[in-house]
Amino acid sequence: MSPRATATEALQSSGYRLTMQRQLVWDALRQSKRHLSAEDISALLRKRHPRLNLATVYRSLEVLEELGLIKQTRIGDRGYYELVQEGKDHYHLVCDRCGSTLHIEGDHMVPVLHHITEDHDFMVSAADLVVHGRCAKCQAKAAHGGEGRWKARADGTKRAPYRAQ
Amino acid sequence: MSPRATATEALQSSGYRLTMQRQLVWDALRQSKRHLSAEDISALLRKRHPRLNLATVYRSLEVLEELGLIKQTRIGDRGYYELVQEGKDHYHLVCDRCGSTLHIEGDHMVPVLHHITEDHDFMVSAADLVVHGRCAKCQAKAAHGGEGRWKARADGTKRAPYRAQ
DNA sequence: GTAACTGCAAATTCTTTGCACATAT
DNA sequence: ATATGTGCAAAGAATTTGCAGTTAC
Repeated sequence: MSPRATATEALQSSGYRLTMQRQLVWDALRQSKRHLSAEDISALLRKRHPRLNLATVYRSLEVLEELGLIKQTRIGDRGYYELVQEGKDHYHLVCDRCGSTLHIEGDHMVPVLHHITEDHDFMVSAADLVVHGRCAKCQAKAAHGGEGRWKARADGTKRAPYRAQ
Repeated sequence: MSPRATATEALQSSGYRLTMQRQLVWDALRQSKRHLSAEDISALLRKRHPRLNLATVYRSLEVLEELGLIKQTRIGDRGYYELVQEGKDHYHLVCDRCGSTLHIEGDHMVPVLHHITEDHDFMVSAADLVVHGRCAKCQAKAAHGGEGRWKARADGTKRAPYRAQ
């Protein structure tokens, strides 16, 4: 079953309507190599679909998440979305200095989640691991004296480094 | 070295000033068994210190986090803060149905973080694992038909369950 | 004495919602 | 035909910031 079919069928069989907007949001995420924020998606789609509204993006994301097709990771004060891919563990390394994000694949988490389920009678639907620290580049730079620290923000946009006042 | 001394010394030796407000925020977190949001802390402290402002709480948290004394976990759209305790792994199980949060201790993450450091030349300062799913109570209830899904919110306050429209 | 800090109010940023119109089923 | 979904504008919630006055050093 292709991912494309997955979304279409999941929407239809669940009673949700299959709308252009939901398909566009899904496609944007499917075609992206990295996670996207609602604003990212809106910006991408605005090019070809200027009327597609940010609020609709949020509503579409909510539905897709509800269906378990995508998952949200919160980094800093924003949500980032990406496809749920069975058996593919995926987490994030956020550099608190430059704001860059690495996407890491691996199955390290499997035993952790196993324990959680066993020990706590908790039915896991999604695990979200965000690791903060310094990327290789910034470890090097740090030697020369710091130039501040970034708010966690996966795409490094806009927000200025903040100093310790 | 007691936690109390830790904060005092860390603040002083780093060039930050040792203010009443920073000590109060630190004490609030130290005395709490669970994580606290900025608003939680503000509410706690307001009782005895009505002038202590929410913005100051945020600024104090920023400093304490910068010094590595506390760490923030983002759940839903809020940040929650707790002490960093060496060697004590700590993560969160959030029930997406009722909004409750379980705090789990364990060292499951040690090997995961080890791999991260090894494989990616990334200097870890804090790891944040948030697991979403259904708590035991809600698994039982779910059989009788759902009554909606909550936005992740660790203390279950205020926000209404949201339906799939 | 002075740079750092706080309180307060206003601003920002991300996200949600109400409502009139549009559309998938 | 009609329940659902969308666009738009406005509201909400969490967090940040500018500034004048206060305080730790």
